[in-house]
Amino acid sequence: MKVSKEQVAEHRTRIMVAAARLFRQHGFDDVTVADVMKEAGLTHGAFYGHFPSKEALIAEAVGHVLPSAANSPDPRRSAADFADGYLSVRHRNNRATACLFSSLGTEAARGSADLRHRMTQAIRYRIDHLTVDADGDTPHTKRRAAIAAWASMVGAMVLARIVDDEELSREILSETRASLPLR
Amino acid sequence: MKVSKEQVAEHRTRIMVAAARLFRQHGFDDVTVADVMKEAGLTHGAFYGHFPSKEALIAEAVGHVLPSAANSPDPRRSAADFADGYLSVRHRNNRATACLFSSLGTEAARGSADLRHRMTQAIRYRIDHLTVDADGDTPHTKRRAAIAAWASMVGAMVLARIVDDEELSREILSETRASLPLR
DNA sequence: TGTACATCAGTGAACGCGCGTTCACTGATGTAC
DNA sequence: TGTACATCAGTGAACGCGCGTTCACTGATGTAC
Repeated sequence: MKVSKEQVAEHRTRIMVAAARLFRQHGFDDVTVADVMKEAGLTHGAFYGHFPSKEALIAEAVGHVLPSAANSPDPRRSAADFADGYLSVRHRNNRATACLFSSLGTEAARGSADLRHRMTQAIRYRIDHLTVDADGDTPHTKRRAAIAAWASMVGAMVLARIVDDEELSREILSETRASLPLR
Repeated sequence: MKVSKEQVAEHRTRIMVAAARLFRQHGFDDVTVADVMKEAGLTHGAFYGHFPSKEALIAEAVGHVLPSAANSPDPRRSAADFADGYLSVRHRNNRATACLFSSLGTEAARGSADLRHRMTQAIRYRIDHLTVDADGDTPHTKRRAAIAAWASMVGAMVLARIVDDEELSREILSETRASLPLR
């Protein structure tokens, strides 16, 4: 049955949100188009009315939840607060809503040009955001500290999620937090 | 045809080496059992004489090339030398022989218990290795610096491989290198 | 404002392909005498 | 040392399943009069 234009737009958003959740939990390859449509409350046949392919959905779904100037819960949030949340056990455990870089980073590096381009923009946004509160006397040293801090956060979360020893996993998060060159 | 015992052992090793190369280049899911066996110079049917499943191969192939006390090119290599190589453009580009954490880390976090356990041991090995040359006055602060350095390296390589702008990618590597708390 | 019809988003069966896995067969290895 | 036979690693065809994708159909929407 046909649905209203508002419904179509809402369905499209629901598909992207469902996809972004499932991809972060299970990876791009282990989530099927049918899984995404079921999570969105639709049947798989309707998918191709919204997106030309699964690959296109990956780029759009990721783009939809990636941080940007237009899509930020609180742009003036301090780098220290951001780091506290990022390197928390809560973030480590909540994969469905986690940071895309630490949940899908190594797969994204092999993804489409469109996906990588969107993620590059988000990396620039995050570096600029962290630079404001980064340690350093000059713009150059502040930017350097922001890059190092962002790399540490992403790497620490990747490692903390691999580790099968709760104590070591928490140690990686807390010791990385304590070392961050942020004010 | 039957082959000698030495041949069987060599074939098994060839399968693991081929798998470790292909997995790092394309990811676990985009490499088929037939791809691995072809790369190893055999036909796919022989695979199940060596490994019970693809999942078992993933754990064994990764374990075979993971760093450990028994499997290290030079255990006394300085942390600074290690970091120079790790954060190089060469390492970023040579995915087939790259570090497993930065090439497969986010997929490995969703992998089998066996895979995660082997990777955890390698993380311990690397932290201990870096601790020797890490900044700090006490064993605790040295270990903290080693963890932060290792997290930075892994995260920087993940980000540098996603980024589609060569200049930003190199900046992430070089600025992270300049920030590492290593002697 | 009310009615008739064209539009088109969603449904669910179906298609075709590629994957992990199995298996009957082959023929070189290696052991028993 | 030489011979006969049992073993078993490798081959390649085949299986069954699940995936991405397509399509004929349905029926609510929304437009033309």
